[in-house]
Amino acid sequence: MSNVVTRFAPSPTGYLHIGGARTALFNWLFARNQGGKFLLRIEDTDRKRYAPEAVEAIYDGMRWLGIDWDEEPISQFSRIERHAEVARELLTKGAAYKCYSTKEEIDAFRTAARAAKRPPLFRSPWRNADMATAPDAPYVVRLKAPREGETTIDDQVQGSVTWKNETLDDMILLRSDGTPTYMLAVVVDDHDMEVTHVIRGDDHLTNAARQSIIYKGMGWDLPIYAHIPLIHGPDGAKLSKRHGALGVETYRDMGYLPAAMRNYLARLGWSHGDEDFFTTEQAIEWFSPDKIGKSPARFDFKKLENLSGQHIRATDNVDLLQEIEKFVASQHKPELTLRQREMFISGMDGIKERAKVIPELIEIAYYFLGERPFLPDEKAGHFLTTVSRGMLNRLTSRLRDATWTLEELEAEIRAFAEVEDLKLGKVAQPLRVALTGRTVSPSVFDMMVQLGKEECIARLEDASR
RNA sequence: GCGCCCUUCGUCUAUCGGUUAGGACGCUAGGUUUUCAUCCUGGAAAGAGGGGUUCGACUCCCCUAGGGCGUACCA
Repeated sequence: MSNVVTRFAPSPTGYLHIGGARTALFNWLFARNQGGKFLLRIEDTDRKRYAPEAVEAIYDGMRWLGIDWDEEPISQFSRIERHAEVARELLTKGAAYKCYSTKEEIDAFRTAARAAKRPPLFRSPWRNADMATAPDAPYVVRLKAPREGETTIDDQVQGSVTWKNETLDDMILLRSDGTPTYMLAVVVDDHDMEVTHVIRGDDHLTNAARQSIIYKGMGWDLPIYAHIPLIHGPDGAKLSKRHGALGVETYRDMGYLPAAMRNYLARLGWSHGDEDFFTTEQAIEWFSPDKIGKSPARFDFKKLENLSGQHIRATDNVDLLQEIEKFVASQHKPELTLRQREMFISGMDGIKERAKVIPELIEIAYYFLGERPFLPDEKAGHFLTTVSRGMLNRLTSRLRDATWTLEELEAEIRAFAEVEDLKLGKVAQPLRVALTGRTVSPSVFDMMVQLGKEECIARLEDASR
């Protein structure tokens, strides 16, 4: 096992959305590629926004996606003592200071700065103040960030990025109630968890620079950063709940295969030459952070759908049945009967190439999932005219004596069409309607063999009435 | 406002100074076919704009435009 450690650190404010899922996937792919560890940490230091059920939603989403993590997930909140300890150490080292400025003073400062067209970065008067003058009042702990020189981050995706230190502020490490902020907590936790590679959204790029100052203050080594571009909605704007930023469980409910989801998400921003369709094993084998692109990608349902169809076709029938059963369970529908499971296996070849998502698989399986009589729906009804009923009656009589194999059936029906002086389609389509009540289905010959003679004759008799 | 990042077909992308700029999705014209789908064949479709550097730029540099992110006692 290598010493590579990656992590996914969501904040439990809602479901696991698609951007987070991709971040988790990239971290996971890299860890698995390297034979390292992939850890989970819940960023729950902000108790005002903490929602326990959101943590479960995140676990569920990860599990559905098939992204497994090593070791017990860590609650950041449980580590606040350690965070405070580091803050105190920074204080004694002179890398941080106590700031007694009130919220009102800070607001006033910023408003004035804006009015004067100066950067609204707060410059605390306590940065170099004599602590003897400190009031007996609540204070926050601020980082004493350098104001001269520059800070450079070498990023695996973004390359070398530099900021002038004057554009970075003295961020708050410990709130006035003594709880740690995200900035402090991530650094301390990533360090203590021995995280070697931080792969996260590029909305954190500036944070990397600010956080590096904390690392420096503590004399710790920086992890290797890879800031990946965010995913945009179909219209190019920021992903919102309106379009695409749905929780992963929404995609599960739509019936996409997890394997297809992993494939699609991996391909969004990452590439391995021209490969578009691949298995998760291949993605793990091929994954490399330096092949992640720098520009944001848009979410495209059409492509996801196509990939899902390809994965359905490529999935072994027994495994596919399992996916169907998992889906059925997730939708709180009654589980499949033994007979239905058998029919799925025997009919899978005919239905899997006609579906792109699991609900379509179930829809196409209607011809064996449903029960007699299979009354024709509106479109199908047009094929059951007086003339075609007569034709079907003559066919039914012949079929009573037929040998029920694919070859015999096909020969029999083709011969019948010839006798009736009809094209095969003119016989097959009414036959399909009589058998299923619908205009669309797998091959009639395949269905007849699968359904068996007795059932087929019964359905034909139903239709003749 | 300031800082940082981004910009190849409609979309996802390949290309790492020299290619008829390739693939995939979607679209489209056909073919196979008992419906639908699958499958097969063909087609339209791209380097944001302007300057440089170079024998030669999609590729390197600068500017402009457009977009994104950040600028919290949120994460």
